[in-house]
Amino acid sequence: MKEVMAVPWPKIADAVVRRLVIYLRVLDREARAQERTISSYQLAQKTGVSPALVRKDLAWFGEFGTRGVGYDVAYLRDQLHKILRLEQEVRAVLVGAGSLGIALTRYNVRRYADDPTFNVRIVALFDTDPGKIGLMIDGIEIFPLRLLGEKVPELGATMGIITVPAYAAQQVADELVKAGIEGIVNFAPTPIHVPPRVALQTADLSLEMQYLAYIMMSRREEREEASGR
Amino acid sequence: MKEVMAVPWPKIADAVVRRLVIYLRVLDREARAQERTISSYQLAQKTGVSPALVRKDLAWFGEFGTRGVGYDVAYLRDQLHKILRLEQEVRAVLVGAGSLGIALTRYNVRRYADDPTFNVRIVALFDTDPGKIGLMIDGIEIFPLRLLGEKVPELGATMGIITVPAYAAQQVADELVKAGIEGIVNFAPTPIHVPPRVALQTADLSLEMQYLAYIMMSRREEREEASGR
DNA sequence: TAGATTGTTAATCGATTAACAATC
DNA sequence: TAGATTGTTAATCGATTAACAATC
Repeated sequence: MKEVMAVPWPKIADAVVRRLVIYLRVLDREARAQERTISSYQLAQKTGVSPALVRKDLAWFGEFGTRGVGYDVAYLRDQLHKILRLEQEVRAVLVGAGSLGIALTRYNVRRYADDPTFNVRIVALFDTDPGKIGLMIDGIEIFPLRLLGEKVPELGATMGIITVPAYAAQQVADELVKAGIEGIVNFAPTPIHVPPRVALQTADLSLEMQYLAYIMMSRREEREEASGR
Repeated sequence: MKEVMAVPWPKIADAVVRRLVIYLRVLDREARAQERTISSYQLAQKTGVSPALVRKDLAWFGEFGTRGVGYDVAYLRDQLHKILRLEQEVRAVLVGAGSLGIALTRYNVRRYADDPTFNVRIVALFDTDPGKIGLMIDGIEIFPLRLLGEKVPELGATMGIITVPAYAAQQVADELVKAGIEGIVNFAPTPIHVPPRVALQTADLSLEMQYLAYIMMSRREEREEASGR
């Protein structure tokens, strides 16, 4: 008989969690398309990972599949939903109502309404520009930054999203931490420091582009090597 | 005597390249602040990686430092600039002039003008909405999507940026590939498939948020375990 | 039953860290 | 010289792949 564990699921590697989110999206789409079962090969093909890795990722949490058949789409979707705690809404405040901040907000409002696998909800925006205070973006109000410490607990926000210029990012991060935020997504193109109890995720859009540019350049050189000389 | 290599630098792991970009940004900032030298410890601290890894990453390309002293800030900056091929501008077209596309364009125009370590330049936008055609975003024109195949070679664009809704992403990717694009950044929240000769980078903003939400949730549970029971 | 596909183990691969001799 | 810090090697760690027995 297996020992009853204190923690419902094992602590899972970062990379695995990211893939689970991607699997779930595909499963959700397949379920809408009335698909009943899906094999690790099909799921792998649709998500761009290997079949063996799909099976290994899923096996961390139990035996979800049927040998010779595959995985039941709806069942696996529901299980991943549970594993990823998607029934729990996570409320976020966004600091920096510039064009990126507003774009993210618009996107978030639509996404939260449309996609049952998406559980992050932006509930307030903050900015220092007096001209922006009080404006509504798709129903979400822009508050002055000085109200951050008061609004965060009032709204029950636990996530902070930083979309201010690089020079202001660290200061905003400090204020989010002071306000009691548990996790931060940083869209500013600069590393920020937060205490270890605060989870930090960097989403540096320009980094992705520069990185891709580098890969393109080195591939081009390879091709030139191969053909030219 | 060492053999002269056909390729100027070794082929370098993905993760290393990403860190080099981050080192470079810090070095650029330090150089502006008149810093002369920087140790692997300092560079590590400012970028959030370990000192040993900083040294190992840099050692791939030669001996840039001085034992007992550290790295010359300006020299290392210039070397990384060369390694990352930043003297070469990479021109990009962006498809999907919605709020995210417009935000990225604004951001890109400013960044390209201000930051000498940034070499990706958006040169045209594309959309299918007739109401948007002909509009200018910070000096960049919005063209109808059907002109993509003609404009890409005309403008010398080699990178494509996808900011359309998920359902349209694959079709847009196909058209970018047909137009001769060498690399794609996909901001749509769905995996896309491209031929192996095309470099692909996924920048799924909602994935970052969901992933952070998961981490926050599991940490919270850990804390509750630790204290509560 | 035969064919298909999972769950799982062992092998491989790659990336990071630790340690330290070299040397400024 | 003594102290500091690099460049580099070996050890460790972790993640992915390959392979296959289990089993539907």
